[in-house]
Amino acid sequence: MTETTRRDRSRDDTQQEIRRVARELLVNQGREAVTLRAIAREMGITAPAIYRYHASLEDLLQQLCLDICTDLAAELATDLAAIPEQDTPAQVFAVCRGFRAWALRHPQEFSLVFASPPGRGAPTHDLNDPFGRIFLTVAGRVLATRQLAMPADHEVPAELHDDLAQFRVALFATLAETGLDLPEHVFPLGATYTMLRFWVRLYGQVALEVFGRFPFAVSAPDLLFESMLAELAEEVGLTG
Amino acid sequence: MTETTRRDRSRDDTQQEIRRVARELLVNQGREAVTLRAIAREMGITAPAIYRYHASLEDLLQQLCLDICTDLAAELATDLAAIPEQDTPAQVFAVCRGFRAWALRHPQEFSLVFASPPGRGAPTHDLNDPFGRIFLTVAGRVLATRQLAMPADHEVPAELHDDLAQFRVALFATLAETGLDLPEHVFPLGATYTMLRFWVRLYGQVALEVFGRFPFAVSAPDLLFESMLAELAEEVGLTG
DNA sequence: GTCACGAGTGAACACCGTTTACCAGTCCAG
DNA sequence: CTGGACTGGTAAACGGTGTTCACTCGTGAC
Repeated sequence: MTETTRRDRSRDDTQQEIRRVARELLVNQGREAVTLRAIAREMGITAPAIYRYHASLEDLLQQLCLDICTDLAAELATDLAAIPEQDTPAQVFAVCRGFRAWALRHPQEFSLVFASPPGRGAPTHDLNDPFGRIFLTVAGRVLATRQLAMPADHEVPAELHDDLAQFRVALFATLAETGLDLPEHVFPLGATYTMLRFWVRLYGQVALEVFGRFPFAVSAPDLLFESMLAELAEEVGLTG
Repeated sequence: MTETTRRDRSRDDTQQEIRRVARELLVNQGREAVTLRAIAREMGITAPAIYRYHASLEDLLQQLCLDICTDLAAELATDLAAIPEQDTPAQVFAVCRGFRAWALRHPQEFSLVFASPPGRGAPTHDLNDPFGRIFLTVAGRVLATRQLAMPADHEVPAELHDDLAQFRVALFATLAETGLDLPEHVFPLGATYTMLRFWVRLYGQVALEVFGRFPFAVSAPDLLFESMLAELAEEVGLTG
């Protein structure tokens, strides 16, 4: 049924080469250099040929973005595999550092995926993208194995309870898919609320660094990040 | 001396119209739509004419960023004017809420000024832009009038001391320009460090809301923001 | 052997930023 | 009052872009 004729294989090869060349251009010369004509030039074909494989440049860029996200997720996954399963704090650190490193290496992709006004181009960054899954999986592991510092349910603003509860449902679904079956008690509302706060600070730190919007020139951004990360970890009770 | 001949006035008018039209395009059709030819078209002139007023598109975009910051600052300034000078916590709240409200109302401007990779369009967001001044002025007032919760100098990572010290110098200069003359002791390194952390969280919260990148659908974003703001205020010792 | 199909081509269209040469006024000095 | 300098504008052009369309031409299937 799914036999690949020589024709199909050739098509897949071309498809793959387009993405490879596009990514090469992106990495080496920045997003502005990713141009249909440049890709075609590099491949020894003409620009309109690419339309046999992608509906538009925008389409290609999104595909590229997804490729990169997938690769990052894989990268993080192998990083995580090297960490003892019980050492959940180390896993959190690895994911956070990986996220930052990726963002700095791919500011355009970061910008596209995480800092674009909704309703245009930007793919919906829901929990289903590989990146988000890694994040949530680690969060799940942490909650399953450690007692975190989190506000009691009654301390969480009542108006947010519904949203947080819904988040918890989606979270459970995602975690179940990755094979993690957790008892419900490890996910009080405070846990999701804490995850939210964690994300706000991690995102803020990374975005400000990527966009160069700290209020002053930071000569040691690595250290600033590590400092923030340590503080954040301590605050959610991830240390000790 | 500074008499404006008819010629000068006409020049200023044109200058102003260029910026106005550029901004209109930005707001209505996004950053990609801000092009010299589109601006010229809208104005009934030709594109090269704009080069009499701006060295390049890049240059124009930077000017645009500055205009945007100026407007934001003016908005915040009128908000602040309605608050008693001694009530510095209320001023902080006003600036934070004003920043968020502005960002939600002007996502394109926010995106351009606060969430664009450097090196294209986005100017170095230093302390000299009007928005930064407002922020720092309020911070200065707070530090001058209240005892905040902040880490002692020796608790601030040593590697950041240089950057923070330099920030403090720039901060002093800015505050002096706005007529605030502060004793040096109100600005330990911990103070600038705390300001930095404050900015990270405020920015993260606002950007995530503007870009719709919270990990779940938030049905009551106002309350989420207020919750975050209250927590933040408490954390830096701004309440009570 | 024919025929459909699909990857690739070339020309064309409508844009873009930018440069250049030129033109028509205005202003001012002699 | 007149000639030159300056200034804001134009048209044309260059090299680049995404995209469309009519067209080949080799391949696979019948």
